[in-house]
Amino acid sequence: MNSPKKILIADDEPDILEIIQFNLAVEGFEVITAKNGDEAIELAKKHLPDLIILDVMMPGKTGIETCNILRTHPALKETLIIFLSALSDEGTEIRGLESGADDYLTKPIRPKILISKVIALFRRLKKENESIVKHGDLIINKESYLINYKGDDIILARKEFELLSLLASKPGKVFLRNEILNQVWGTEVIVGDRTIDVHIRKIRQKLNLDCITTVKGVGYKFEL
Amino acid sequence: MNSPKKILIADDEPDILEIIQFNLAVEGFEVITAKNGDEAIELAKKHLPDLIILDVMMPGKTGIETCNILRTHPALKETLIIFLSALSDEGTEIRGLESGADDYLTKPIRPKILISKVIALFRRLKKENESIVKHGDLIINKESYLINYKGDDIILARKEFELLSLLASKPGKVFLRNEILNQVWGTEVIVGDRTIDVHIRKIRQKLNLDCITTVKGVGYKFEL
DNA sequence: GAATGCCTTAACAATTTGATAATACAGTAA
DNA sequence: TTACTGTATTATCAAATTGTTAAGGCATTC
Repeated sequence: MNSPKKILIADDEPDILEIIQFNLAVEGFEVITAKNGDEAIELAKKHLPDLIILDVMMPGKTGIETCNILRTHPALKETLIIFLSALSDEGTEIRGLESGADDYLTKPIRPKILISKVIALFRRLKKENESIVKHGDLIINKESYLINYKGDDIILARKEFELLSLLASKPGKVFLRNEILNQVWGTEVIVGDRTIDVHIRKIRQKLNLDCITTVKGVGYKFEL
Repeated sequence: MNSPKKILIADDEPDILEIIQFNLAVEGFEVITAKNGDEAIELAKKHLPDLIILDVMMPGKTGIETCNILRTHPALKETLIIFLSALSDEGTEIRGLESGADDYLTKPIRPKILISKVIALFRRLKKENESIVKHGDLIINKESYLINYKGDDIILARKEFELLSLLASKPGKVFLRNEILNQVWGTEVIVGDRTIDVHIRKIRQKLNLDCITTVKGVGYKFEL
C-alpha cells in the first residue's frame, strides 16, 4: 500500500466515535474525527480523506445534509461515504443512498462488520490507485507509462521505465544486479552487466535528478 | 441508459423471489430467477447479469459457495453481488464480504431499501458504461456509433469505433496490444499485430486529431 | 450479380529501442 | 604511485516495433 487510507468520522456521540476510531486505527487506517457536520466539512476539505463515515442524526446539520454539501466540492465528489444511523427508518436510509452515499449501516455498530464494509469498499477502488506511485515530486504512473517530475512529464523507454519502477517500488532497498535482471529482463534473456549501467545512466540523464544511488559491488537503490 | 440492467436472483423461498422480482421489474430491471446455487451459476454463465442477488442459506450450495464459484469465471469477476440472509450472524456477513460481495442485506427484506441499494451500486459503475463520452471537442456516442469533432460528424467503421471507444474509455491509460485484442476482437479470433496498427492509423487519419499516442513496446493510449 | 465498404494481411519503410564494446573514470589496497 | 576492480559514458550496430501502403477476401447492400 502506498500510504495509509485516511478515514474521517463524524458523530456527536463521543463513545461511538471512540469505538470506531479505535477499531479502524487497529486496522492501520489513519482516522480523523469530527463532532458535527460543520466540523466534518471543514476537516474533509483540509485532509481530503479517502472515506467519510457520517452519522445521520447529528445536532446542526444532519449527515445527509452534510453529505450533500460535501458532494458539491470537486475534490470530494468521488470520496467514499458511509452513513450510520440508529434509525431503521426506511425513508432516511433511502434518502441517504440517494444523496450519493456508498453504504449505510444501522446502529448498534458491529465493529467487525464496519471494518469488513470499509475494506470491501476500498477493494473496489484499489485497482485504480495501485498503479500510481508517488515519491516527493516524482510521480510514477504505471497505467499511463509516464513519469512526472515537478509537473513535467518525462518519457522513458520501456526498459527504462520498468527499471525505475522496480527500484522505486522499494525505496532504500538495494537491488542486486541479478534481481534487476530477473525482474526487468526475465530469466530467459541473458544480457551483460553493462546493459544495466547504460539504462541507469539514461534514467539519470532523462530525470536529471539524483535519485538512483550506486552501491559499488552490490547494486543500485532508489532514494528520495 | 443503454439497455435495461439484468439482475439474477437466487433464493429457495418462492415468496421472497417473487417479491424481489416484482419490485425490481417495476423499476425497469430485467429479472432472472434461480431456485438454488447451481441454477444461479448456470443462468449467470448464460445471461451474464449485471447484478446477482444471492440468498446465503439455500439447500445445496450456500450463497457464499455460489459466489466463490461465480468469481472463478472471468466474465463474472466484476459482476456486482449482493447477499441476502436471515442471519444477523457476524461471521457469515464478514465471510460474505470477504468472498467478494459488494453488499449484504439482512432479512426481512424491505423492498425500497433493496432497490435503493441496487441503484446505488449501479450508479458507481455507471460512468464506465456511459453511452456518451466527451473529451474536449470530441464526442463519442456509443449508442448511435457516431463521432463528433468540433461539430462535424465523423463516420468510423465498427472496429475503428470500438477501438477508439475502448481507448477513450480510460484516457491516459495505456492499453496493451493484448488488452485491445481481447476487448475489441475477442479471445476467439486471432489476428496479426499489424491489424491494430492499421486501424489506429485509419482513426488518426479520419479524426485528423493527435489524440492517440503510441507507447512503443507497450501499447496505445488516448489523450486529450 | 455487381458494387461498395470493411477487415485483414503482406510487404516494406521508418523509427525507436536495446545491447555491446571500447574507453574513460573513480575508488581502493598494496 | 601503481595495479586492480568496478562503474560511467559514449558511439555504434543489431533487433524489435510500429507506420504506411496496397491488395485481396468477405459480407452486405442495392
